[in-house]
Amino acid sequence: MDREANLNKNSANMKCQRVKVDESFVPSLDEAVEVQHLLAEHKPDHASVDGDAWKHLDIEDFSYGFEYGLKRNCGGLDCNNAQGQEELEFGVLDGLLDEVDEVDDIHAANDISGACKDFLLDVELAEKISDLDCAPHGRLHLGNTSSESQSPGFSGSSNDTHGLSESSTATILGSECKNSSVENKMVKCELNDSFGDKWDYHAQENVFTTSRDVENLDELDDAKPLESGISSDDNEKKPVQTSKMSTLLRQKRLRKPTKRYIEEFSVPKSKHAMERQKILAVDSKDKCLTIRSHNELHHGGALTLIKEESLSETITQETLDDDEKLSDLKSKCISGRQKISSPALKHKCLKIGSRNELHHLRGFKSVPREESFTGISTQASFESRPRRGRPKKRPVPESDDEHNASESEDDRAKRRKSKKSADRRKHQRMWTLSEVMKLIDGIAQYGTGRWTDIKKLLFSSYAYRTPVDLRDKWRNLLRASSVQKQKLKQNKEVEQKLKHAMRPLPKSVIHRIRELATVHPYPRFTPGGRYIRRKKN
DNA sequence: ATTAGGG
DNA sequence: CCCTAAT
Repeated sequence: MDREANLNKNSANMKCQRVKVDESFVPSLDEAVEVQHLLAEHKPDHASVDGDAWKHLDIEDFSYGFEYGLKRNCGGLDCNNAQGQEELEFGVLDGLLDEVDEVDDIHAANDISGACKDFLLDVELAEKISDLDCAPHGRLHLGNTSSESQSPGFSGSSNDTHGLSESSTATILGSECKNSSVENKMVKCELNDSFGDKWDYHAQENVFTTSRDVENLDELDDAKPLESGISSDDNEKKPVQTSKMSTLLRQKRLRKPTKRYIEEFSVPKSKHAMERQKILAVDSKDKCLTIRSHNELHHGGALTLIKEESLSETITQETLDDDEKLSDLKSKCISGRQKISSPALKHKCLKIGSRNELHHLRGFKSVPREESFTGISTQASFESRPRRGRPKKRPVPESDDEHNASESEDDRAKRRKSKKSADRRKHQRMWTLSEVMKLIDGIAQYGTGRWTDIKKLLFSSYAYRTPVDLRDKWRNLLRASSVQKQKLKQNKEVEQKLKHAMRPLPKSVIHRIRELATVHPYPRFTPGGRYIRRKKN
C-alpha cells in the first residue's frame, strides 16, 4: 500500500514533467489506477524475475501483444531476407507500408475488431511512451540488480519479448527518471521506434549507442520536425481518446484475451482469425467504435507512419527507393485518412502533408486509380523478397460486412468501391539490391536506350519489371547516386549514420552507377553529345 | 510497341 | 509507379 502510494506519487510527478501524453492519463481515473497498479506490481517483481513481468504483460495486456505483433511483422519481413541491408531496409519500409495497409484494410473489412485493436494499440502506446523514456535512463543510472537481471532477460528473450521487455523495464524504472526531460523522452521514443524496425539484430547494447545517434540526429535540422511532430501528435490525440480508451480498455481487460488471441495478432491474420476477432470484439462493438474507430485505427497507422517518416525524412532526397517508399507511405496514409474527420488526425495529416505536398497530392490522385493486385506474389519468390503480397489481409474486399461505421457509410462505400476496382497502386515492388545490380549490368551492356532488351535478357523472370520500370529505376538511381555524393560532401558523418540507419545502397553500386552515368547520360546522348539512336532489332 | 519525359 | 506524347 505504502509503496503503491509512493509510486503513484512518483508517477504523478513524472507525468507532470513529461509531456501531455501522460496528463491525459491522469484524468482517466480508472485507467490511471489500473496502470499504477501494474506499476506497483512490477516493481518488486522486476529485480528478481524480469521474465514474469513480461509474462504478466503478455497475458494482461493483449494490446501489447498486438503492438508487438505489429513490430514483429515489420521486423519479420526483413528477417526473412538473407539478401542484405538493402532488402532489410526495404523490408522494414515495406513492412510499414503493409502495416498501414493492413490498418486500412482492417478498417474496411472489419471495423469492430480493427477499431478495438487499434484502440488498444493506442492505449498501449500511451503507456509505453510514457514509460519508455525511463527505460534507458533507469538502466544507466541504476546499474544495480535490475540491470543485472534485465540484461539476460533482454537478450535471452529477444526473440519474442523485445517489445514487452522494454516496456516492462521501463515501467519498473519509471520513477527513476523523473528528471528525464521532454527531450529525452522524445529521443527515446524515436529510438524505440527505430528499434521496432530492427529488433532482430539490435542488441541491448544498442540501446545506448542508438540513443546517442538519435540525439545526434536531433541536431540535424532534418530531424527536428519529427520530434515536434510526434509530441504534438500525441498530445492532441491523447485527450481526445482518453475517455473512450478507459471504457474500452476496462472492457477488454475483463475479457483477458488469451495468448492464442495474442498470437493471432502477431501472425498474419487469416479469415478465420479475423472472424474470431470479430466475435470477440462484438460485445464492445455497440460500446463505441463507429466514428471513433476510425480515429483509432488511423491513429495507429499514423503513429507508425510518423515514425517511419522521421527516420527517413532525412533520407528522403537521398535515394529514390526511399523516396518512392515514402511517397507510397504517405499517399497511403493520406488516402487512408481521407475518410476520417478527426481534428487530431487532420493535424497529423497536415503535418505529413506539409512535409511533402507533392506526395500528398499524389496520394489522392493514385487512390482512385485502378489496380489489379494480382499475381504479384507469384513472381515474388525470385528475389527472396518479403514483398507486399498482403498476406495478412483478407483477400476480398467484396464481402464488406455491414457498415459498422455509422457516419462514414457513404465514405466507406465509396472507398470500398474504389478499392475494389481501383485503389491499391499497381504492383509497387521494391527494388532489391540484386535487381539493381542486374539493372546496372544490363545498362552497362546495352546502354540506356534498350530497356526492352534489358528487360528481356536480364529480367525475364521478373514479370513485374517492365522496361519502363527499369528505365524509371535507372533514372532514380542516377538521381540517387548524385544526391548521395552530394550529401556525403556536406556532412559525411551524418550521412554515414543515416545511411547506416536506412540506406544501404552500397558504395560500389553507387560507383558503378556514376560510371555508367557518364557513359550513358540518361537521355540517349553520348558524352560527346551524339544522339544514339538504335533501331531495335 | 517502345521510349522519353513529366507527374 | 503511372500517364502522355512522340517515334
